[in-house]
Amino acid sequence: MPDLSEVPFAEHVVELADLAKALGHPARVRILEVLAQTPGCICGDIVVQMPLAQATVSQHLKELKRVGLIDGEISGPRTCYCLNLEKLARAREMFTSLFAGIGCCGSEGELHGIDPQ
Amino acid sequence: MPDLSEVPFAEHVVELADLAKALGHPARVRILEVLAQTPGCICGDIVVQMPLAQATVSQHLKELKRVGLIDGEISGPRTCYCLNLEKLARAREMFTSLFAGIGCCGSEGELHGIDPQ
DNA sequence: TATTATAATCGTAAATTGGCGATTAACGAT
DNA sequence: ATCGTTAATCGCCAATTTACGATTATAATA
Repeated sequence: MPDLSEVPFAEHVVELADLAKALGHPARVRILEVLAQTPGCICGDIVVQMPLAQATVSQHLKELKRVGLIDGEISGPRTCYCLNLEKLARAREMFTSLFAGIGCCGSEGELHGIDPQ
Repeated sequence: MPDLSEVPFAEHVVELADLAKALGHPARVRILEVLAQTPGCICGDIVVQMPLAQATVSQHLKELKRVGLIDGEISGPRTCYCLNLEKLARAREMFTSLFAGIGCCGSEGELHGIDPQ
């Protein structure tokens, strides 16, 4: 996670790249799927559905939490994870906006400029 | 790029993660923007719009080419890069499908299962 | 043919990532 | 108070990523 105030790229570019990076590993995409499918979002339930050690899954969860795509709520000895739908919606908008500004009928000018927050 | 035939994740998960990884750096997102804006898609034109050395930009171009989001056509001493709109469309579909399967009104069952190729 | 311009590649260094076992912390339940 | 369960963190290592200068290859052009 580069220092946003220092990098010479536009903020929306950095934000999108950071989200993409978080999605840039099969385990993390899979975790999102599992969380979407599993009502009880206990960490252990995720681990058993994954071909990775508990420590590794925990790392991936941490990364997803870092960008805000999931939330983790400590509940006794266990942690309940769930999708952050607001953040997911924003991520979807940013990707949609990127592809719209890039791939489609030349609406030049502002490319995927989404108003922050 | 993990060996697709060996990894214990579903193919669409691996494919999406790989695309996301390619988008997971500000320079590469920026390159896509530049290519969308610039009619003449010469490599040098990209380099001058980027706060990175030529060698570094070339590496990022290579990564984007690896996943097929851009094409590079050698033309004399220079290389003309352009967006691969088909691949971009597929990428857009995969991301859309991911978010639809995850973030939205419970259409359970197949999550972002896009028929390959 | 020699020169120039362009861009890919090489070599390298620093930082980050991904993986795991082991440990720790936090809590519920004996 | 002790035990067992859960999950975060630590420590470590290998592999990858990112960045750059230098070099090389290619092909126009003088």
